[in-house]
Amino acid sequence: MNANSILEDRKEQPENKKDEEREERARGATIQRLGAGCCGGMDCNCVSDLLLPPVPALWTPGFAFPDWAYKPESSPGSRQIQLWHFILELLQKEEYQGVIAWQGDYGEFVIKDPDEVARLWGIRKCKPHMNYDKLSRALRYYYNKRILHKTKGKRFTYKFNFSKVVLVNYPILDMANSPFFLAQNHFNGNSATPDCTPEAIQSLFPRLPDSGRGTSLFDRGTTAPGPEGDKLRLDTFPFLSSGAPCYSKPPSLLGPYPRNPPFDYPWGFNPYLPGAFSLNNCPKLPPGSLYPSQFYPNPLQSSLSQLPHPFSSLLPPGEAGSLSIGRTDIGNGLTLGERPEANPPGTVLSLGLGAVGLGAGTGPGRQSPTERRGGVKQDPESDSDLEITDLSDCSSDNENEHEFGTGKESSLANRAQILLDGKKGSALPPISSLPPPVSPHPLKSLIPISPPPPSLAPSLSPGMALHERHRETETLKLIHS
DNA sequence: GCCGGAAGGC
DNA sequence: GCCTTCCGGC
Repeated sequence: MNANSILEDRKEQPENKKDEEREERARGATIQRLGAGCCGGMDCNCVSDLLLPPVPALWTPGFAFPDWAYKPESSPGSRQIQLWHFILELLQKEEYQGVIAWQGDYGEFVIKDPDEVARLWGIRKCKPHMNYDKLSRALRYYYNKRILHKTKGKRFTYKFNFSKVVLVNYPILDMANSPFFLAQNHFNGNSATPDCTPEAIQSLFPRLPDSGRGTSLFDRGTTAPGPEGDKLRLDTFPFLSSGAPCYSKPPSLLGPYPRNPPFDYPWGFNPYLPGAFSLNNCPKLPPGSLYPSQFYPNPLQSSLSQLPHPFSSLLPPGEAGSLSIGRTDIGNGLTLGERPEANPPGTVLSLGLGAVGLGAGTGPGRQSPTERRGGVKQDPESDSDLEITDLSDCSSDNENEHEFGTGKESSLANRAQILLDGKKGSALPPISSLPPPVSPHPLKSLIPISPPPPSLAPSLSPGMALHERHRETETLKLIHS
């Protein structure tokens, strides 16, 4: 920010002061007056420095954005809050329900007061001349990134593509093996989109080593480019190669996670926490949940969904279950079925063009449940092909996967094998070093948690399995050494 | 209202 | 990279 703009901002201060007072009133006494933030400088008098704490999860009940969304490193290319963060922030705050609110389909929201949203955004970004026209331009900027798309025919209505939101904020590689993605890539008829190229996927992980420098996400050195040639490196992802096979859940838009070493659990789920699988620790979805009722857990599948998985917290129960199964298949490739060679034991996980499915859409004939109900396909140009709501079809594509018991056990065995073969396996963090429990997080209510199904074998009971797996991993490592 | 290109700031 | 600003077009 140059001197002129600072001066300009200071000229705007009286107006900003009014904004401050207005927001203060709106926000009540819960504001944390933290100085860091907007405009990146101490000279900035932008009121949003004072108004908007960097850890919004602390300040209101209801839905909050997880901490990781505010970590600077979680905002690729930016050290300031991103607009979509801000939008979500507004959406989760009750006092802005009259300004912006979830409405309609899953992930869809309507800007009820465009000018006010623009004003708030302008305050946050120290852009006093912000207006809806400019804000909407910024929103349109997200179209290409497939974070947002416009709901056509509805004024001021946009829709989040949560799968991309999650992916952008945390690289979740098990998505590559998810039956969801596998079912939608070009291997089963759909053509890969440009977003599925290794380069595109690499671009989603800007904090990771860049392509072409030997430590890329993809190891293309030994094989030709193409579905079988682009190998995703497990060793780039500590949480996949650290010996925590079940913890590769991505951050969802969900609850808290301990930030301290041994390593983070950014997926908002800490398996070590007392009651992580407790029968009594079943948060209830609040009224007006982010997610419609079809996303509520059912007893069987939600017990799978509470296992770490990119989508376990985002999906309707059926999909969460099937995807959890996919997750546990990291490294063994069994989920791939027709491509058993895709994941040879070792530190390289085959991704395959399109496997991650960023752009691997639902393809012709696939519709979200809502669309099916309504009998109306959204505009073909929209990004609806990326919507998680389309996962239901995927679930049905993998109906045989309800026999998760065998698959999971074998996947665990294979996982252990990977740890050995890859010589990468660091032990699970010792129980004694586990982070302290955290207080319940508002967004925890979004995590479909329910007791493990009675039919689960003891070894598959999540709570048991984690400890047993820990021991098993340690044992295998000892044997190997 | 909505779109996307272009230029530019940070 | 992520906007912000401006703009012409639909």
